[in-house]
Amino acid sequence: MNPHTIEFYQMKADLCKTFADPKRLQLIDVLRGGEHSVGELVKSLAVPQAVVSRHLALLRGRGVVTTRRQGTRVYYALTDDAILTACDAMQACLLRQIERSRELAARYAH
Amino acid sequence: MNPHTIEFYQMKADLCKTFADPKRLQLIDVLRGGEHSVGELVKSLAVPQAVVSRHLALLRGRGVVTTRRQGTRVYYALTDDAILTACDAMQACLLRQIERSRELAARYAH
DNA sequence: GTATAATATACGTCAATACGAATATGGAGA
DNA sequence: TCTCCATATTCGTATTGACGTATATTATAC
Repeated sequence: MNPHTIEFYQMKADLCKTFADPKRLQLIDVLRGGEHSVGELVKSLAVPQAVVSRHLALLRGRGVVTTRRQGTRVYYALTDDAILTACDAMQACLLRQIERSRELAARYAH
Repeated sequence: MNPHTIEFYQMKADLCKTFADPKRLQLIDVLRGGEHSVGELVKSLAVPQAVVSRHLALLRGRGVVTTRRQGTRVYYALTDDAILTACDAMQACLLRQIERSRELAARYAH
């Protein structure tokens, strides 16, 4: 798979879109600690159950999480640690940006 | 800055949105090799100049690229190597997904 | 100042997506 | 089978974001 084709850039963009929502990022962060049922995730995020289910469905559709059914509950888990690595890299990038804007603000404060 | 606040997740999501477009990812990849003028980027991507300018404006607004003017030309460069690290991590994540779906397909082929 | 080259922006339109509210599915137990 | 709990989906709506086309800005050269 050549990473310089339009298709590949499109796939990469789609993966970024998957992470481009605060609630989904929060879900991923909770799942960092291991698998959780939908009910637990609803409690963690404090948003309506339908909202959580929809985001989970999207994450599953993109292959970011997998599910395991146990009775009436469905447990979600991250598919791969590479997801966390990517999220962490994104966060490092953000922290650098914040740092830069801090420096900039300090420079103009004088 | 506490990374578990809604604001922080929102900022992170906004950064992901910045990368969530194939043309912007392509621009970032071209800029990996050093600064380029808008005209050069237009040639590299083979899309209308207005499209490139708009994407560059967005990238600049999010602090992903910086500009340097020389005559009538404007040269764009990546602000930070952390951006490349993040993109690479995202790509690694994608490659793993592709690998997994390959395995899955192979399993069902028998 | 005027013309020209390089870049940026405005406007209208279309597709994608997130939400709230309501409803549907699916499994477990009486 | 009926009911209940957990989860998923549908529907209508509002927002966002990307594009094409056209036009505006900016700097240089004459």
